[in-house]
Amino acid sequence: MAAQGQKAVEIIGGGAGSVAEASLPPMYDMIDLMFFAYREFAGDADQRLAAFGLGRAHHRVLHFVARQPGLTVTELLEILRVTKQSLNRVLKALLDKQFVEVCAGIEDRRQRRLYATACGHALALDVARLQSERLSRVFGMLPEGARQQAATFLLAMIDSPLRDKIAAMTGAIQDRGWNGER
Amino acid sequence: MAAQGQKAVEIIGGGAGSVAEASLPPMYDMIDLMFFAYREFAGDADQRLAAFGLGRAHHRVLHFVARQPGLTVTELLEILRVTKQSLNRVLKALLDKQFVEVCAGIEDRRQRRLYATACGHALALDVARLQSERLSRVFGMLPEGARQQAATFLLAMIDSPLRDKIAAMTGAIQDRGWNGER
DNA sequence: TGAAATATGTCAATACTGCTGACTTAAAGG
DNA sequence: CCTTTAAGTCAGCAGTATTGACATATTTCA
Repeated sequence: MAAQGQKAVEIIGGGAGSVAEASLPPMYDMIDLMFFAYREFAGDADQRLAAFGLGRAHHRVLHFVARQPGLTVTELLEILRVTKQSLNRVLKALLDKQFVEVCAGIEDRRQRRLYATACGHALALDVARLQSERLSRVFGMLPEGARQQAATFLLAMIDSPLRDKIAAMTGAIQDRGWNGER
Repeated sequence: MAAQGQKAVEIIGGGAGSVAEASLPPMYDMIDLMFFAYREFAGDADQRLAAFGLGRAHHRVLHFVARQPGLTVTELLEILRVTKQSLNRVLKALLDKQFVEVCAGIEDRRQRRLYATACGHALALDVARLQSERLSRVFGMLPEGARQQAATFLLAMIDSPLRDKIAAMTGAIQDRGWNGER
């Protein structure tokens, strides 16, 4: 990377357009809140998974395999947006510990379709419940409709066309609150 | 860690209480959305910072130093919840590249108070604007009040007493929409 | 049938971010 | 003077990610 080791003083003059352009004041409150809220949320899972020698990467794999049984490796790579080398290491650990199992594809036998085992489902569900408990506490102290509003906000944070895929997967877009409908 | 290397089959019988307990169905939609939304949001910053050879850890430090000039190292450690060894590596890089500078504390000269340089502020602002643009697009397509609702949701996701500190810092709790007030 | 494309796995090297433990320096404060 | 506190440093380790190169099995197509 060309800019490695570059000093600050060397770059303040260049590219003035992007930095000095007049624009809205940054939403510092939202930026801070996204950081802290996500850390708390993900921390719930980290804690539970660490008891099995599994990290955050293992959790993500287990979560999506449990959610979508029969997922292929390529599909999982697209969802997680990691390289197959990265995926393979964590997937191998999940196979070793028997939280995930594979089955050759029926139509295309090159594919290795992924399934959570009974234990894998149990663990994934356990973590999902822990995270859902936090969400329940949250929506319990918020007004009616807060869950739908939060889902709509989070979905809108995702760029298309990924948004459309996720909307289809989660069923999160429920024809209310979208596009200024009020 | 005692459970390291443990096989799934060895643990399905034990601890049945925590896994088998009857409870609400997990909010899979919210769990998925938190993952994807945060990845998109943080990805904006990653991309911009990578041009300067800086990673996500550097961004977090720069962000909070720019937000709270004169922050001490101890205060920063508490905000980020990392060890001083972890912090020191990224902080040293920011000092080397002259995005951050230090000044001995006036009252307590052991303290090294941290300040963003002009370049540091420019970079922090640049990234904050990029993230704010995403947020603007989001709130532009959502109904009136969506920003306040989102801030309230995110704040509620954080456990007390951290929540109270952050609420004070961001001013995010604006006496509306809290605790079923409707 | 044989070549190309695809799905997957693997080895090696590297980078970033986090951790623990042990030790040091400098300053504050009783 | 002695203890505590704020901060920095060195060494080692772990988890997660990357790129590049190569191997294997299978499908697809000319």
